[in-house]
Amino acid sequence: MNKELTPQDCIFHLLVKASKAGNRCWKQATADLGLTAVQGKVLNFMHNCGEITASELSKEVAIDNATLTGLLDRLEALELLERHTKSDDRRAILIRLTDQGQTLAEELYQRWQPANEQFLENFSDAETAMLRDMLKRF
Amino acid sequence: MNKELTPQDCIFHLLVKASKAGNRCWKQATADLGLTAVQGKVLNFMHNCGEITASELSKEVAIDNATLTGLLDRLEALELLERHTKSDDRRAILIRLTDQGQTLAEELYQRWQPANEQFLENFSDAETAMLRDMLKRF
DNA sequence: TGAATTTATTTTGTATGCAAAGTAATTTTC
DNA sequence: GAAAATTACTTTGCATACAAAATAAATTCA
Repeated sequence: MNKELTPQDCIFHLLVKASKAGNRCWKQATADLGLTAVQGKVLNFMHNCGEITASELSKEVAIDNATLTGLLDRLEALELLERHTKSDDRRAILIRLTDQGQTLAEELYQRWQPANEQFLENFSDAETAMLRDMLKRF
Repeated sequence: MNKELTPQDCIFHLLVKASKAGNRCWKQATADLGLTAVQGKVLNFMHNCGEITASELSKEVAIDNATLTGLLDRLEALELLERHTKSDDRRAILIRLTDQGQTLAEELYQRWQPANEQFLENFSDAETAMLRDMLKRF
């Protein structure tokens, strides 16, 4: 009765493959903006956040602090954001989008939902909702 | 009626987060074996494959050829596998596990299903089956 | 208050991930 | 049968991913 499972059914493998497919889709949807997929994701998350500390952002976008440091370096070099020391906690770094960064973030924000819809075009609304809910449970 | 979507609902983001969680789980389940999660995954896939060419393996494990080269270098340095030129196509590389590699691959193979079950412990069998099916559709 | 601990971020080192170019062998085409 | 195209793999270069150690500031506690 139970179908035999092979390593191709491994949930870890399936999740990695699906997330790679997702990256390709998102990358393609934003290819003209000159950013990597991860950079675009971070800007999209920041499109409406005013100022945010590096560790808050790290949690929000699920990117390790150590990884975020270099990522922010590159976005800062592109003049898309600025880093400032937080006045009441000099350990913390406040990140703020520049005007350029804000413009780009809004463009990215316009694109993420359509890109989701395209990526999920073979799924019904009910399936999509179920998939999102299941993924959030990990 | 439709719940408002935020970037936290972005399917690309949800897939990345879930796959990172999966990596941590698999990594932890094999932490004593001295391999990275990806190396363990490759050996698990190879546990029963005899010989396989690099490009076949690349497709099987969904790892880019360029990435696989370095990965195989490291596994070869650990004496877990050997590379041989394929006799009837000297472009192709045949990969074969060493005895050590085979032993390790079998140990990994013993662990992947239990690790899946643990990772999916909050999901019913029906949910698990649905999730696997949906992920395969990307 | 001052030492010990915790928190925020950066640095270092190694391992993917992947686009693009390079090399060598095989197949196709005319 | 030789040039052109394709295929298999490697190399290069840059961007994450993340563990572990380092730095510096804030907090806790005796």
